[in-house]
Amino acid sequence: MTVTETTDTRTDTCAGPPQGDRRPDGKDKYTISEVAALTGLTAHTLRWYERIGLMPHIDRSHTGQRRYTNRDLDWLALVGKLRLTGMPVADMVRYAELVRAGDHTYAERFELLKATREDVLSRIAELQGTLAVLDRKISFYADAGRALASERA
Amino acid sequence: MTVTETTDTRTDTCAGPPQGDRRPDGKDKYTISEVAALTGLTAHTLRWYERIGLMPHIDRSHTGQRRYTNRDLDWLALVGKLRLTGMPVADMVRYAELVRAGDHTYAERFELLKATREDVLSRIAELQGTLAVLDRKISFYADAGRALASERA
DNA sequence: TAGATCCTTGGAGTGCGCTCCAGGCAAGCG
DNA sequence: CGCTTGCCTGGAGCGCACTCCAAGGATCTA
Repeated sequence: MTVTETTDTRTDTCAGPPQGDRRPDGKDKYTISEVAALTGLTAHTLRWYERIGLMPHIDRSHTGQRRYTNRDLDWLALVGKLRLTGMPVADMVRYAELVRAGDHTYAERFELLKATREDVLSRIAELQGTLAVLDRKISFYADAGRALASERA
Repeated sequence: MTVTETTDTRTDTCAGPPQGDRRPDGKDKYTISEVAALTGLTAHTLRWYERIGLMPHIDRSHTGQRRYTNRDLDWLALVGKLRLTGMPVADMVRYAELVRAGDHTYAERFELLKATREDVLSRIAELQGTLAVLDRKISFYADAGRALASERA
């Protein structure tokens, strides 16, 4: 059995700013600059991702130019999400290697994802702690502003 | 009027792991290595923070060694929180400069904090989006694991 | 066919946030 | 007294994640 994993971003119920994935549909071949425009990464970075092993094999045109597929864009979308969590690139490369290695790495990928999930949860908690600190400071300054205003009155 | 801003960490209702601020109370003079132990920063980093203007003036002993006060620790606690948000050190230096400049920078500090707050909120939203992606992948792998298991059965 | 634009490569360079080093001073201890 | 430990300084070095360069080939528009 081979279960093909595709991050089908069309079913993404991703909250937040809708900067998501405006791909001309029906298309499945993109030049590097098109991918750069779609992902917000530079062409340099895309080539660099490939060099360090973060990308699967990318198709080439008959003259050797890269032709990215929708699946490559799906992968880049996942990489983008992981990047937001602060995951080091080396760890993402590790995950990419597991995917390339085949089905027998499912368990390891599963563990890696769960660990990442825990990581994200604790980052969220950290940020909420910071938010509390900021809110206290903000109300301090709001009060101070009012005190200064009444002094001027 | 001068309103003295002190981040009174004793009233911090900061959620999360209780790694917070175990200061021997009654004390108000700390060597650099004590501060390193309390904050988790290295002595190198503490001196570097000072060099780049991220710290207020730090007292010195009669032989020229740094003596940090509880207020310095409060400041470092705030810096630590801001660091967690991914705020660039340069921006924190900017905030430190505003604090040093005096009361007339209240409005600007207020704006800076509010902007930071918005930033933190959007980072939390980003992370929650990522969490959703991770959860979908994790359940994909959980299902795949079950499929593989039943195949073996 | 000319010229502009886009793509290719390996390797060098950049900015950030530390991190460490060398060389030296000061205090505590047997 | 010598030894260890802790601290001081300016400046160099490091790891990460890009970011760019030079030189050349491919493709498109007029």
